[in-house]
Amino acid sequence: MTKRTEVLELAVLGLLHDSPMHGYELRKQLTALLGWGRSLSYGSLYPALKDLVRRGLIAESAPDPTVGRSRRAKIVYELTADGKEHFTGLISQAGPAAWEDEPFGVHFAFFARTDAETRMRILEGRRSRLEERLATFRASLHKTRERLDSYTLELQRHGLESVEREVRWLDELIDHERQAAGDTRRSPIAGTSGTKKKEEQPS
Amino acid sequence: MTKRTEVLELAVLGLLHDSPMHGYELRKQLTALLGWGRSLSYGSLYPALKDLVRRGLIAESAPDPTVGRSRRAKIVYELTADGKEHFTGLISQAGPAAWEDEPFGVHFAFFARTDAETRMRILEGRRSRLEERLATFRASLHKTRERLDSYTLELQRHGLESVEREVRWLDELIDHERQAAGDTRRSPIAGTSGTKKKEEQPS
DNA sequence: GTTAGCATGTAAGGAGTTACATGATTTT
DNA sequence: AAAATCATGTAACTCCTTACATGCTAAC
Repeated sequence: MTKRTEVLELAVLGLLHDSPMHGYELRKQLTALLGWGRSLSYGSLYPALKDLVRRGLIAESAPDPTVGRSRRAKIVYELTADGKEHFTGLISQAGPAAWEDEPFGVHFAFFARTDAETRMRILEGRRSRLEERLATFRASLHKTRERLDSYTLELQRHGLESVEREVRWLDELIDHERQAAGDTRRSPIAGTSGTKKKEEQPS
Repeated sequence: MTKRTEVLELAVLGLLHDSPMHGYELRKQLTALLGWGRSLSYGSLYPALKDLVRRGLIAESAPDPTVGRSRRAKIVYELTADGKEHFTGLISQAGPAAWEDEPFGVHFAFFARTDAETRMRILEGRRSRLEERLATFRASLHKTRERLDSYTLELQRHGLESVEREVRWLDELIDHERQAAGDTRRSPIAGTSGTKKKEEQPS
């Protein structure tokens, strides 16, 4: 369903929205953004960039032609007007594909550039997606509980707990969004930066 | 590094260790075991099974030839002696590849069939892997903190917290293993079921 | 009797990694 | 001056998903 490429595309466009970058730099940021584990290979990044250039969504540019006389190209990519438009479209259209793990992370990372409605749609969609997961999870656990050894059981317990935890996190975020919608003077997720100092206890 | 196939192989062998199964049933169990999100397609499961048969690690067998006169095959797979051996080898050899997310989950799920040493090695390896992740994570967060909007920051915070949480979980498991090693009368992870009621406080 | 779930497969294609190849720049 | 890191690329290959094709069996 969710092609990795689409996620990659969105992420690249989003990162370039902030500032022009080298492919190399882009890859580092991407690695940090996309999933906390795997990193993206050049073998898939550079072709993807070339494709975005071909489609006119980003543009290559030499940063300083007078200085860099090197034969070896050093390309800085920047977003074109079309690219900006495309990005805005992608991020606000966000369908069910955006509820999945990786796409959700990327969409969330660019929440600051979306409208409140889209944010709400994605947060609630993600929540329902997790709720589904919990349901099937619990059902299968219920059926097979007896046959499982303590390790498998512990693994399931931990997995279940992680998902439940994310649901609670989403609930908080949804609350913040709702408050922000009702009272526009408050910024969304005001708590995070506002209470940073006070809540430094390790929980 | 870690080919998905290897993980799949280990998981299939491990599941068949318990009881013979249809490919269909296998897929369901596998989906529950491997990652809490994606499910495995038949397009990759059946060829993988055929390959394991070819290598003599599992065997196909008709469950009841006299009754099922259907032309359509209904295959039950079971582990061969070679398969058992191979599985034991795979699970006890466990190198650094087993510290990664999916492989770790699968290895952990079959902990009951490993020796204490292997368990310890995997748990500690996983822990160090996560610790590395935390380090790079924190470093990049430190460098870019100022430029991040509240959403990105919140995402990072949540990601960081999840990893920290898993580290604490691992610490508990490691403790249990150590106790079990010192005092063999206690079963590993005895605490999970034993102290469930007492430790219900939300931390 | 027909829908839903059980059950097995294959062919085509896409997505991304690996491995390789090259060279510039900065740090030690 | 060597080592590390920055920087860009490509070709081969592997794995996996998608989409399709088939047929049984239980429930409604």
